[in-house]
This record gives sequence, C-alpha cells and structure tokens, in this order.
Amino acid sequence: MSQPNSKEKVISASIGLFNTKGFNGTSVRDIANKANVNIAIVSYYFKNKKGLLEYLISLYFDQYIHVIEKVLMETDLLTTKEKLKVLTKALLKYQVDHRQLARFVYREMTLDNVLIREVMATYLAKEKYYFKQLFEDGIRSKEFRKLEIPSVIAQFKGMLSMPVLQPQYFTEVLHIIPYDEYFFKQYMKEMENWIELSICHSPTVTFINKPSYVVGD
Amino acid sequence: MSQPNSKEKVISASIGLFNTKGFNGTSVRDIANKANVNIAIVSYYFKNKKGLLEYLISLYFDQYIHVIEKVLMETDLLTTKEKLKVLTKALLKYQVDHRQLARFVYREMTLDNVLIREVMATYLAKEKYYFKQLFEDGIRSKEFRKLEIPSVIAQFKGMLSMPVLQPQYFTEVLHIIPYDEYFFKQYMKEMENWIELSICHSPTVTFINKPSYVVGD
DNA sequence: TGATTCCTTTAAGTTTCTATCGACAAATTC
DNA sequence: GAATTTGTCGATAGAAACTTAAAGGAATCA
Repeated sequence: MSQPNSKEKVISASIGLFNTKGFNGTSVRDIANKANVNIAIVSYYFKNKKGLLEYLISLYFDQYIHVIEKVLMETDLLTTKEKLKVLTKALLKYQVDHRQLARFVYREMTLDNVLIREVMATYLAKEKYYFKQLFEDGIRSKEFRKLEIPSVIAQFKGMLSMPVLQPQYFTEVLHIIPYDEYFFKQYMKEMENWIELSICHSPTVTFINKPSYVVGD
Repeated sequence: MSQPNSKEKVISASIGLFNTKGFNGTSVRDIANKANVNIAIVSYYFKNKKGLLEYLISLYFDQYIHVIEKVLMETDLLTTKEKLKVLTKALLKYQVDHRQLARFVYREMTLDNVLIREVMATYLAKEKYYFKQLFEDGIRSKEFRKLEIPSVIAQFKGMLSMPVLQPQYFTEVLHIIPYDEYFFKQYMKEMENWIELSICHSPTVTFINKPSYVVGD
C-alpha cells in the first residue's frame, strides 16, 4: 500500500507550521522534522523554501478563484442578491475547509514582500473583477444601493477573512469555537444580514428586474 | 541641540521594519543599520529582540485602551449610538495615526505565539469588556437590535482593522490611497452606515448616497 | 539484464543571526 | 576633580539557517 508521498507530507507539514509560526518563523528543518522526511527533500521538490511558498499560495488561490467561477456559472438565473449570498457561503466554506492554508496566505499578504505580491497579483485582479461585476450588476438592477464599490469590496473581504485570520481571538477572548457547524451558520447569518440591510435597498421585499421605485408606493 | 535618542531611533526603525518585513523577517542587524546605531544598543535597552517586541506591543495597546477610556469618559451624556460612532472614529484615527505599529501588531496577533498572546491577553480582555458593555447598553435602551454580541464585536474589529492590515490591497488592487483624508472620511461614513443599518433599528435610515430611485427622475 | 528515471540520503559549504564581552567616551554626581 | 553611572562601539563566539553536490537505492522499462 502506498504511504503518503513525501511531497504530500512536506506540503501538509509546511501548511501546519506556516499557519502557526509564520513563514519566516519556520525553518526547513522544522518542516522536514514534522513531515518525517530528509531536509533535502524540500529542495528537491520545491527548489527552496521560497518555491514552497509560491506553490502553496498558488494552490490556495487556484482553488479560490475556481470556487468563485463555479458559483457564478451555476447561479446564472438567480437575482444578484441571491448570487451574492451563495458566493458568500461558498467562500466562507472554502476558507473554513482550508483554514490553515487560508490563515497563512492572508497573513503573508500583509507583508511588503515582492515575491508574494507578484504571485498574488493575477489572482487578486481576477477576484476584484468578479466582485466588481457582481456589485455593478446589483446596482444596475436596482437591487443594491448606490455603493462605493471599492469600499464595499474591502468591507466584504474584511468580513470574510476575519474569522480565519483571528481564530484565537474567537476562542480566547470571545469564547466562541470558530469552525464548528454552529459558528458557521451564525456567522453566515450575520453576513446575510449585512447583505440585506447594508447592501440592498429594502429589507423586506426585492423583485427581479423591477426597479425598486415600482415597489415603493 | 539633542539629536534623537538612540533608543528612539531603535524604536522607530524597528516599527518600520517590523511593519514591512515582519518580526521574524527582521534581524537585529537590520534594525541597527536602519537606526544607524550599533547592534549592541538593542540589547542594551531592551535586553533582546523579544524584549523589543514586548515593548512595542505594550506601547500600542496602552495608548489604544487609553483612547477607548477617554472616549467613554467624555461621551457620558450621549446616546449609545452616538457613543459608538465617536468611539469608532477615535479608534480609526488612532490606527491611522499609528498605522505601521498597528499593522505589525495585528499581524503578529495572528500567530500562535505564546509570548505575544500573554502580553496581549490583558489588553484584549479590557477591550472586550468595554465593547461588550457598550453593545449591551445599546440593546437595553432599545437603540440597538437584539445582537449576538460576540459576532458583532468580531465584525466591528474586522472592519476597523481591515484598512490598516491590507494597505497594499487598497493601493494596488482597488486603486484607493488609504490613509489620506478623503479615504478616512469615506471609510468612516461606511462604518456609520453599518452602525445605522445593521446595528440600530432601521427607522432613522441615512444614505451615503441618495437612494437611486430618487436619483432616477 | 542493463539502462533510465525517480526518489531519498549523506555530508558539507556558506551565509546569517543573536547575544555578549570588554573597552572606551561622555555625562552626572559627589 | 575624582568617581560613578550611562551610553556607545567593535569584535566575536556559538548557534542556526538555507542550499547544493554527489552518491545510494528502488522501481520501471526496454
């Protein structure tokens, strides 16, 4: 029977360590020890530590973008508001399912690191394109308020990443267990609430393709 | 004339470097070079690199908590909603004024680092106490909806920290310049909007921009 | 069987980092 | 003015880091 590949072992060990100790705080030796492989294995598969970093970031964002595209494909017939909700749920779920990798990626994003920024530039541009399009659609169809799109994107991303980025804050200060089913539903509700109240016009009724001034009186 | 103290030089150099390269990504030698002092100066004033870290974190949070307490003192006569708005503005301003230190501190918070967590525990507990009290007051006086307080605190903190934590995202992806006067006002408006719409009961709705059905005709 | 490719290990090269020591200068105190 | 404290500097020991070269082994294929 084939035991887990050395490459796989390095990947999962490094995700775990980068998540808890950060990229710079983790040595190749640490990774090799945790993965139970020889030190040089890392160089063999990823050339060096930076190569491993690039690989992991691409791994995360490839799937991330794929989630967005899949949702947009499959929700073609829904209202923009519903699209946004489905997308929110899918992205939250993706992040929770890959919480270690996600936390690590988001943290490294906050560094002024040329390498990382170059790797991420394309992905972030795509993400922005899809988000922008979505919000513009919503505004055009009068489902959404006239939003300052960049600010809203920022808010949206902030809310999405908060629980992934600060899990210890949730457990140690707020005494909530992030990542369990209950938390997921609760947080999703909060975000739906935000969509309904802060993004959309009317909290009660929305119509497809009908301008909201028809609804009013 | 007294040139800036060596200690001061080390502090500001380290804040700058930790901000851009992270704690583990910065060496004591880097700091000494940027500060234009001898390497041993760091140990002399802060015992070692960890000591410097502790000092900076305490520096940030001492002032941070002080800002909260000052606002709560001075807004004793206002409604809870107004209190929350004043507090939001004060904290945003404090963060922007200390953006480098703030980004660094928030980033290090996302690591599973025992030392850091111990230093911050007291501050975060205080912060939570004040926030919780404030939201409970608002709910009791019926100004606020019946909120899940922990979730709301999380959202609130997420929004506050987003612009500080991801400045490059704003400049490079959204093409906004964070930290300038215009951005500050815009973002503050967004947060006031959130307070009005998502935190408070709806009746007193205010729009950032006029709702589009008014613009329409 | 022999050759090839893929994977792993040994071993060392080279750089980089932290922390500390002892000497020296300047300022302050007595 | 002497003594003491405070601040600074250069050098370095000792540890830890990343990377690479070269060889050993296993599996596959001709």
